[in-house]
Amino acid sequence: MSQYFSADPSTIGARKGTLTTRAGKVLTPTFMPDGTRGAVKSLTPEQVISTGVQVVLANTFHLHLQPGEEVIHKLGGLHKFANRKAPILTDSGGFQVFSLAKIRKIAEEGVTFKDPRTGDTIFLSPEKSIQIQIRLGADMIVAFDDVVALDDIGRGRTQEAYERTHRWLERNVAEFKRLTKDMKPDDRPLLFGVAQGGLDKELRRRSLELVHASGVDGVAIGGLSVGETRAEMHDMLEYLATFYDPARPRFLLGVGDPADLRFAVEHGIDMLDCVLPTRNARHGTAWISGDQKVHLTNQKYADDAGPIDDSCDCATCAAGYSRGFLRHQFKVGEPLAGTLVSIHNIRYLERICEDYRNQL
RNA sequence: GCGGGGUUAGUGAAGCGGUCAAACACAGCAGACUGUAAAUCUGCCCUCUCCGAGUUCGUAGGUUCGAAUCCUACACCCCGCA
Repeated sequence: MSQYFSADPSTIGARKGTLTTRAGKVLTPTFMPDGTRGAVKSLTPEQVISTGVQVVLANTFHLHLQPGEEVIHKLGGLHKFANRKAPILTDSGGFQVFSLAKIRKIAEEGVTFKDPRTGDTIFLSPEKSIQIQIRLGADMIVAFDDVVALDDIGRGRTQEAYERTHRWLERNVAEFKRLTKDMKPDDRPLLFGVAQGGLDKELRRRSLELVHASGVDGVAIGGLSVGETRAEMHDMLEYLATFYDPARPRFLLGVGDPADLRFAVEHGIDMLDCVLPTRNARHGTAWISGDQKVHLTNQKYADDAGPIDDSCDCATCAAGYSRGFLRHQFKVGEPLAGTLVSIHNIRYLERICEDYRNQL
């Protein structure tokens, strides 16, 4: 068992574990909200902590563009910069290969992006991404991979993306070793390698083997929730469940719908991140008991005095903010509404994870 | 009182003889968002028995094959001069 992770010996199904990072221990399974630009949108770090969150993500691509890793380094590193002492994980920028597909060009060396804001040319490669992530000062970092959509068009590129992801994985690992060789084991960040392979089970299984063989600290599952159906995603998660290395943490990238999160945890996933709780919140939708979705902007809530969810212990529900109040704040465009519902939605996912940890 | 301008769907505002149930914006209603170019985007938004039909563009007449668009009268609003 790794010095950084311990979990139940069970290899299939939900499991409880402890991940040890240089910024503290993380109990798994755990949901990690995305703070892409250094902050979970609309929330203070204190509000994030109030939801039970243990790890917050930040994004390499976005922070590299603005304000730049040198500025953040100068300001004391990501923790000081973002006013967060607890663990921070940075994503590599690989997802932007997918989400910014219209303004990027992939080559073997790396990916060239056009900054959507300034038009500047941005270059990201495995080496560059690792350098930025380490410079930022994240406690857990992710290998730079090649992400394809799983819509009808993207599926044709699965094999190519799989192959490139693994050629790049070696470069990610080499650069990581180079930059961390002088760090003490307790002081170095943890590296997650990413498994790809689209909806091809053979590729997925081999991808997982390659990630395991690369010696990384954790295994990330990428390339899901990018256009495939829910059934296809679940099928793949179910398939992969038997092939994970029991000694390493498994991080499912980008999944955060409550039903999907449950399914993932029940199939051996330890960590998940997603923009859904905060984005949905800003757009006026909240999850309530039973994984139901509530559109708080609906007219029927205009005079509803009740909280978002009677059985919720989040700060928003506990304080008694009514659906009628929240609907009004949404209708008048007051950002407070998005903040209050973000707290609720993140808490909703954290509570699911806590329940699993308490049951196991 | 005289001269000029105006009156369009919930609001603002295009249209100025046919392709107009009428651009566009806002408001309203519903929905979508899964490693955040997302406080964004999509649909609906006169009525109905809603793949079609029926009533609209201050009111009432008129011209025309055909009018929100032209003419006449009236009503109301705005600006000048009295």
